[in-house]
Amino acid sequence: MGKVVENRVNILANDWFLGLLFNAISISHAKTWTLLQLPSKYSHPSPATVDSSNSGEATSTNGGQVRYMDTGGGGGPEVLTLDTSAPIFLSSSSLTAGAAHGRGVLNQKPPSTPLASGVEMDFFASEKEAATTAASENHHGFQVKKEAVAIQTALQLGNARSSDASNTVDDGMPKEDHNELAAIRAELARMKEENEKLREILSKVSNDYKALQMHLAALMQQPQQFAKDKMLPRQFMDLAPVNSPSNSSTASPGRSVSPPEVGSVGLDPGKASTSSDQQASQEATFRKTRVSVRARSEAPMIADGCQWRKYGQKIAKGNPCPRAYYRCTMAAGCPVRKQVQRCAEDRSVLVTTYEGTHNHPLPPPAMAMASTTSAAATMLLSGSTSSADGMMLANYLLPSSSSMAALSASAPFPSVTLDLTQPPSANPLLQYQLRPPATFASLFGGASRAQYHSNQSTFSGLQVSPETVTAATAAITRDPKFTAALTAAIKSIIGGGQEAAAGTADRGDSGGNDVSGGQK
DNA sequence: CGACTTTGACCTGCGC
DNA sequence: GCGCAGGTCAAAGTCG
Repeated sequence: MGKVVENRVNILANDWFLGLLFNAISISHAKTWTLLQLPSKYSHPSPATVDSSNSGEATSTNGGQVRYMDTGGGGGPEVLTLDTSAPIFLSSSSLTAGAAHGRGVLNQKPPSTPLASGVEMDFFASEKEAATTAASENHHGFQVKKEAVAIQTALQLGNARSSDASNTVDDGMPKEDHNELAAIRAELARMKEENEKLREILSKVSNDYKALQMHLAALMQQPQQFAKDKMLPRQFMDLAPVNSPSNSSTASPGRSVSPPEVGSVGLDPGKASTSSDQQASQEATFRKTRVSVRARSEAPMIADGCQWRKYGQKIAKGNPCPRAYYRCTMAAGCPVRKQVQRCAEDRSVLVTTYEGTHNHPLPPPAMAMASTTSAAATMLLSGSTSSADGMMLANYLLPSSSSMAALSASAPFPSVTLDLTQPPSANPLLQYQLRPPATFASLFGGASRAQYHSNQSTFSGLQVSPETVTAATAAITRDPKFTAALTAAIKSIIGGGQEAAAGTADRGDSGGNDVSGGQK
């Protein structure tokens, strides 16, 4: 691994928005990011101890920064630094206002480009260098970065000039500079105000999170009652917490499972009321739910953070592309299996189908998608209930049609398909829905392991432009339902286990099949 | 030499 | 009962 190339990027954002930023960056870059460092206030393990083999070297500690290293792409590793230590915050509306409503700092030209440039030369050469590097290399493809530097420069200029003005009041500063300074201060005040709003949102979501946590703790003490109340077949309980004894059976579905009546699995409200259907629902306990993920990828297998061993391959009828069978090897006896097959109609589309529940903790990267697919699977059955969670997930996963996520009533097993091949712009919320767990796990202290890989392969084929990401972020942050959606996402995390996500994980690593436990 | 992949054989369920 | 298809097993081959 070559020398570490550090393109220092100062993005002044609060912790909350850092998550969105990183989300967007991860998606748009289609890179594998390893978390090197969290702000010290999160009290996570030393990043220097994590993934040193990949990162090559650990970066120095800095309490106000979140640092990631790209370890997946070609060329030298790249360090992404998100700075939370600065007192000036970019608010969500500022950052995304261009897509949201046509205004805002980062989508405007810097308040005074010549002025900012001059100051960069004088006081912020490093930032300018960073911006220049980014612009010249066009490496990140994330325009916010460069502009953020400019804004930071401009704002810091305002502060600098402000303090400087105390010594040289009205002596020689050009009038236009005064005007610009006033504009900058006004913008700063507005940003602070927006930041306050964000803090309020964060506070509310945090409270919701705590409430859900407490609720879950209570429910976990009465699992049977929980399943009954929520009208969730037990198999979907299995999709949430790990180490569930109910899913210990690893018998192949084709052998041990009777033909399911998928249509009865909570998809029709009218059917869920009779006792016979409830009985059918209980029988569904023993069925296996499948979550399929369709994504464009040239790789033979999408990366989902888990380790897999191939145990078979078949040519399935109706598709000349072979179907590969994998089982999870992260822990002995893990029943999770997945099938990978290219779509017959479009061979650039990789269809990955997950089945079963992990019986072991998952790393944060796997947790992210595990909770997403788990939520999707939960949605599959909760769609018939009045569960706000289920409806919410349905709204966000199935915003307008079944093109993005489809429930299958014809498949031999209850299944839900997340179609990641659709244009993300059609549903920016879905795009977000697919990634929040890792973000919030990281930012809210859930990342007990200081390692994070973005879902490289899964999203590499999504053709997500930075503009789309920005628009998605804008939609998310200004959406009044965002908190509710976030609650659902967080709940899916909770449901997926605090220390280990459960259910399915649609992140495989083609190079990760390196776990012992062979068949010999 | 251990771990992993490949691949043909085998098992099971299901429809006719 | 038979054939088909999906899924799994396990010996052989490959790789580092």
